[in-house]
Amino acid sequence: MSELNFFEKCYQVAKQIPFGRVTSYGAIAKYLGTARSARMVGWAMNASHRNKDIPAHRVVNRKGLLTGKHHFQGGNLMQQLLENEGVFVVDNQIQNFQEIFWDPSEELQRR
DNA sequence: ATTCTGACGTGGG
DNA sequence: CCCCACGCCAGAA
Repeated sequence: MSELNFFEKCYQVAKQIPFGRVTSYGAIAKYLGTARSARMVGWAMNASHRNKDIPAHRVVNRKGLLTGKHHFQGGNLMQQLLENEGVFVVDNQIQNFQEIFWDPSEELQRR
């Protein structure tokens, strides 16, 4: 229930991001109810890489920019993963970001 | 306990 | 469109 830690909540939402779709930290934060703490989502994602298999590459900032790319292995692993899903990325910027954007608060019903 | 940081967001200029 | 400053809160040192 709501007893889940903030980190686990972020993981639950991230796992439900559809293939080829992306979302923003703020969208997840808003869905979790901590809209003012969008940063915390990113922080949780940082820890996710060592906890469970979380598609953190599908989570970007509101600009659709791969801000966390630097935290992935190599230098462009995040972009590679996105392109592998059919997401076009140029200069760390998702092209059709608004089109493939997936808002948990809108498309995903409660959890 | 205090202090700083950070994969962000919003607002104002 | 871009750039700057502030808020926000959990975790690490």
